[in-house]
Amino acid sequence: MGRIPCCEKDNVKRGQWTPEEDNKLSCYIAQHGTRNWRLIPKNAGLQRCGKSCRLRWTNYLRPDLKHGQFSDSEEQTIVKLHSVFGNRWSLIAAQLPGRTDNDVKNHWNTKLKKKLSGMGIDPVTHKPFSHLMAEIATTLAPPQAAHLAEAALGCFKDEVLHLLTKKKINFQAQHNTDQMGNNNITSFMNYKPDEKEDTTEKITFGLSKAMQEPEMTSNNKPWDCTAATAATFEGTCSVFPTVTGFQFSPAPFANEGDGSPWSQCVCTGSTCTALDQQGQLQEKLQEENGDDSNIAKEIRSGSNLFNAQCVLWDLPSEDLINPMV
DNA sequence: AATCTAGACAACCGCCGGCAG
DNA sequence: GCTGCCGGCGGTTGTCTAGAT
Repeated sequence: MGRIPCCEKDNVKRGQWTPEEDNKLSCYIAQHGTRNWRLIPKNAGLQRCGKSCRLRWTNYLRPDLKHGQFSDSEEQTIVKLHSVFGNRWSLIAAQLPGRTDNDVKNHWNTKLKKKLSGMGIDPVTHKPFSHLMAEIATTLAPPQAAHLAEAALGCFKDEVLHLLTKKKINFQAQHNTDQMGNNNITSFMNYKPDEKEDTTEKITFGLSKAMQEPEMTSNNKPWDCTAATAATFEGTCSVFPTVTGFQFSPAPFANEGDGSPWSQCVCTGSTCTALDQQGQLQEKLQEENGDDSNIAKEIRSGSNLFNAQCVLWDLPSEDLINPMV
């Protein structure tokens, strides 16, 4: 048995709100508050669904909302929190006064996701693309790895192609290990527009090459931020594991060198440790308390984790608007 | 000047959890 | 404990606009 719809769709207006409707809704809420959204449109004289009214109010009309552009620090906060919470937009928005989950979500989807992709960072895992490819290569036997890498390439293809064909890339090789040009990653990075047609082949080739590399030790896994490697990794992003020492420069974006948060690499050592430690913490607690311990459950639900991650992210918990305890 | 395209943002949809009866 | 309602949430779609062709 399905749920009763929240309103009769036939008698309900949809689409963009007019200033008159906004005015009616604002006036009604100012007088009566926001109890029972179902009754609000009826009482306010609006031919709208209660849900639509609630959305309009929370996303647009609320007096405490900010409507301007996101600042650098807001973007930085979103990226950091997203790496911890994923697409929990309401949680992220709760830390940004005046911003709604819809704002944050839209901003992420239209700007930040591309920004990160353009920087060679997977916006889902917040790890360099190279990290993901290398993980595939080092954890699976070659036949499976090749197939999985191809699948992964498919996932990232649009982002990578967009990056290669639309954005200027400013990768700088710090250590070119092979002056004869045998470093396929180097040639990949030195991509020129007229090579567009074989871009995909180059990416595939780069992946194959990555998978042929000998198994990595912690010393040549730049993203492995455990212990000693963490410090060296912070501040720079190694774009491909096979070319440790490549320094990523977020040059395609306007803020390079201007001292803004984006002029620093987003993927700091803490980026990696946050996720790694989350897993380690969970494992440890599960060992000590059993999988169903309350603490383990809380960690899974993200409550205690939040404060832990704030430390990892250099976000003082007292600075948070809504610390979740 | 007309058309196309991509980006930005507003709005909708369906699912889920909490809660009261 | 069960059921139905409500509000919240995240994903997706629609619409508008500015810039490119």
